[in-house]
Amino acid sequence: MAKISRNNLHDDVRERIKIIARQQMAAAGTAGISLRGIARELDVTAPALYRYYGSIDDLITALIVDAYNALADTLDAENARYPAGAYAERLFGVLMVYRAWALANPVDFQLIFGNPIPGYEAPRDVTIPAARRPFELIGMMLGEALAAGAMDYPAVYDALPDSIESYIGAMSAQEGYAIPPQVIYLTVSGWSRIHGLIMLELFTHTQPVIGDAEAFYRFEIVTFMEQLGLNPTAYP
Amino acid sequence: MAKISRNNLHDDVRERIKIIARQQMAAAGTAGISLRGIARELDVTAPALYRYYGSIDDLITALIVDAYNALADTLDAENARYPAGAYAERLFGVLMVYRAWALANPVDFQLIFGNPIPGYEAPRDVTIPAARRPFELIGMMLGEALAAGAMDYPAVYDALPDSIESYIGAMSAQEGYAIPPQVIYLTVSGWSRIHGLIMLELFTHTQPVIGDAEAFYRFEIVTFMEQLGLNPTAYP
DNA sequence: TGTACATCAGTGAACGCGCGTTCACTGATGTAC
DNA sequence: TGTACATCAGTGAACGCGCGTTCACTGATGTAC
Repeated sequence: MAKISRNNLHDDVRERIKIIARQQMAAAGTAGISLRGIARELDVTAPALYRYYGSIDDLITALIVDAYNALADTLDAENARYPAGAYAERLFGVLMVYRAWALANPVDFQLIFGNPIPGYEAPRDVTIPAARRPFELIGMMLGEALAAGAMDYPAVYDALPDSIESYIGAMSAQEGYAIPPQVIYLTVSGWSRIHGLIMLELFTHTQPVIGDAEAFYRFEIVTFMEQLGLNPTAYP
Repeated sequence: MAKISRNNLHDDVRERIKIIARQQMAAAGTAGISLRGIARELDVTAPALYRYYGSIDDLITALIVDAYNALADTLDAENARYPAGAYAERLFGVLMVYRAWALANPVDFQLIFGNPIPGYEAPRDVTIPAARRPFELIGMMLGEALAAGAMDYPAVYDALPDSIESYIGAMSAQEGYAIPPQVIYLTVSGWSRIHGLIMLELFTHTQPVIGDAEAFYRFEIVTFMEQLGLNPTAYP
């Protein structure tokens, strides 16, 4: 009992350190993270933090994994809101929530998808499984919609470049993905599109030209979905 | 004469400072820029640099303006390679060169389109005119292709959201753009797409899933152009 | 052509601040008998 | 229930390094008469 409570305290402090780290990054950029700054905010000396993270790189890794998981959890939660057959509504909802999460958590988004932090090298075996989650969710959604006949097969994808088709095939087999290569391609293609929209919006390149960035994002994904024959009966 | 040569020397050193700054950013990230580091490399004390730039922020601003202009110059040069009527070939070439520039100059690309540098605020009246150039070139190309009847008008754009159409109309009038709002929309839409592709490639998110990132980019823009009825007779 | 003066690049010391990490240690809390 | 011991969070000093900016200055170069 006592041991558990000490462990709980330890985990609590680990969490508090991450929370303060995120606040600091929000103020000074992802590269502005600093152990001493966190220690100051926690009213503790800097060496104390080494009880909780072996180094600042360990802390950054924890923040990155958390960010991927937080994004994936948010998408999963939205996904769970829809009945089994509502392919179009589900996809629309999840893509809208993807953007909303990025705008609500710009630092976490930059941490996983923006400029790398100088001097930091991510331990790929730790970050990659988390990084896969958001991507795989969208891939599964598209794969199920196609399998259920709810989505138009994009004819262009019959003529994918050989180098790409064979790579995806091999990668897909190795990872045990249950969706066809064309759907994986479509997932990366669509993901790139929302990624560009979100990145440009996040760094205020879109707004001066378009005005209403949310309407822009929405119109873009609706157009994209219509091309796939995925038409929600109603948009929220 | 003598005066001019002293001025030339001054400008030379300003250039050398920027070159070293870019090298340092390549090694330590855009946020890793430092006057003292540059001074060390130039074999000069740090205060000497204040003869050339009023502050580190002034230097960053110069680097940003240079980056926008270098990108725009590269696109202009490619643009100039095509005869007047070659709308499809021209667009394809320019979009390919856009990516090539980003990959060849990742630091400059991050500087203008990636995470902002903590503590630095761009003087918008200085950076914005340069920032407009790449965007306006692509907009002009699409506008001319449409005006010449070489491009299919995307029917979806007749139903742009009101908030966007009216904003673009007003912005366009104020800036004196000679292209219709739908073309501006199309430009931002297309720009977002190549931006997402390039950003994800630059930070190695694409390669593990797709394998051949260049073929991916190429296929994406060909598909995009085909939807606009812009079909090059031959791809380089 | 020679001299007095102005211009300006660069120095060196200093200010006041930041950082990650190691180390020997104190002192409180929890554990085992 | 009481005592000896182990665990572990946190301290404070130190190492060795970084940064932007100001300031009074030296000394070379170029200019004007």
